[in-house]
Amino acid sequence: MRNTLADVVSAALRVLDENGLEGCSMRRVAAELDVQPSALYHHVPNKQSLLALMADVIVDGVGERDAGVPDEDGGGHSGMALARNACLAMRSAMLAVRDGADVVATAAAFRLGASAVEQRLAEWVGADGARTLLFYTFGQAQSTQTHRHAASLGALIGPESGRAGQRSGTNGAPSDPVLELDASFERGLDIILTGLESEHRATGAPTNGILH
Amino acid sequence: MRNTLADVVSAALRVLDENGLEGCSMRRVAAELDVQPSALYHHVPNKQSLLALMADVIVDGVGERDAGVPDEDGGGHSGMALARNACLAMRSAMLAVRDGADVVATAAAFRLGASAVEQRLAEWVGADGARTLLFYTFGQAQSTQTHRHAASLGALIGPESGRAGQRSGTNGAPSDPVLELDASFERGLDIILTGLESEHRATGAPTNGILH
DNA sequence: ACCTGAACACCGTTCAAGT
DNA sequence: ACCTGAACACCGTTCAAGT
Repeated sequence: MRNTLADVVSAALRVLDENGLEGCSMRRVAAELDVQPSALYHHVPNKQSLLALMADVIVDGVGERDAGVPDEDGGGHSGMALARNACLAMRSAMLAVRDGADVVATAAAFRLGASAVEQRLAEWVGADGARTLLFYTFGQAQSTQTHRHAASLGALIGPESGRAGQRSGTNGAPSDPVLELDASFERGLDIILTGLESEHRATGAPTNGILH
Repeated sequence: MRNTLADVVSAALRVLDENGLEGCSMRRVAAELDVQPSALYHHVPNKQSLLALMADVIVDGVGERDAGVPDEDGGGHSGMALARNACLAMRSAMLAVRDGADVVATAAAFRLGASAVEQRLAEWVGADGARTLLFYTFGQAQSTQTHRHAASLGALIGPESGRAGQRSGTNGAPSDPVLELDASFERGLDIILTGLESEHRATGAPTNGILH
């Protein structure tokens, strides 16, 4: 027995992190395992399934308990606070590997409603709230990662590529778009959570609008 | 003069709509124009720029005035209502062409803050609100389109693929995931708009938290 | 069960050369 | 300005055959 499925998946994640999604070809994953490309098809039916397995590993454990984000106050967590932490953990997990957000978002779209994170979120903020939070988190992470990539390319050309006045400090907004994206994530999250809170208050019922 | 840039872009959009993003190769676009693949590189530096131009055409006009969504009441529109309409129009525009959401979302990530729709949205609901709405709209549309694609594949296998009890009607939720996705979009939108409204009320200032 | 070797039908992009 | 022809360095996937 030369390689197991887990070997293939972790090799693929290594290739992804080093070469990005575009450079993550079946042929390169095979090379990482010192194996012919066709050997991969013994473990996996096609590239898409491999990407789905990779997505599972990337978000593994997020939302199980509030992983990755420590308690801020010792008290009991409200559903909102739990959901907030889960989204922060989710974003961190996706950003931890190159193009992780793309991989996870694409895979998540396929089994909408069936993912572990979404179901946990739904318990806390209802089905609509869970989806809204997830879509926002995916989109924000994808955008952050796109800009990181662009920034790393720009760094090769030159640190200051022609932008006339580098405004910062006076208006309080960071000029670097990726820092701005990091900072704005929580603000957007809070907008959604605020909306869920007043919806909750208005109905008097749990945050799920359909069943009681 | 055989072909103009506009010819190339609209040929590419035709190929996209018929073959999807994966089937939208430079070689197929060239074939659509009865031209060699290399001829495209006279009009466009690479495939990515072509996709960006396609994205511009797909969302063209959205947010300029509240295009695509009619007035519901004759009265003046609040910023919230304008933003709501812009998001609905945006989603419709993306869903109108196969894999349109993917194409637009990827292109939009590159020039975050610079797109016409985002700037109009920012006037109405502030910079953070605009981003939150856009990320949600992109993610929701991508997911909808993924499920439509999956459904069209499933339809080839069989209309009723093994799900035991087709629950619907009693609990009010459609069992078809793509219908559910269509219906839930506005609910998520309203969650975000509600959050923006109470943020607005709380600060007393316009919805942009940074500059008044 | 796990892998090789060879093939098939594709890709994006470059570049000299034509008109 | 717009295009051809040919090439380069790749893809994902299949399949008979080996051990």
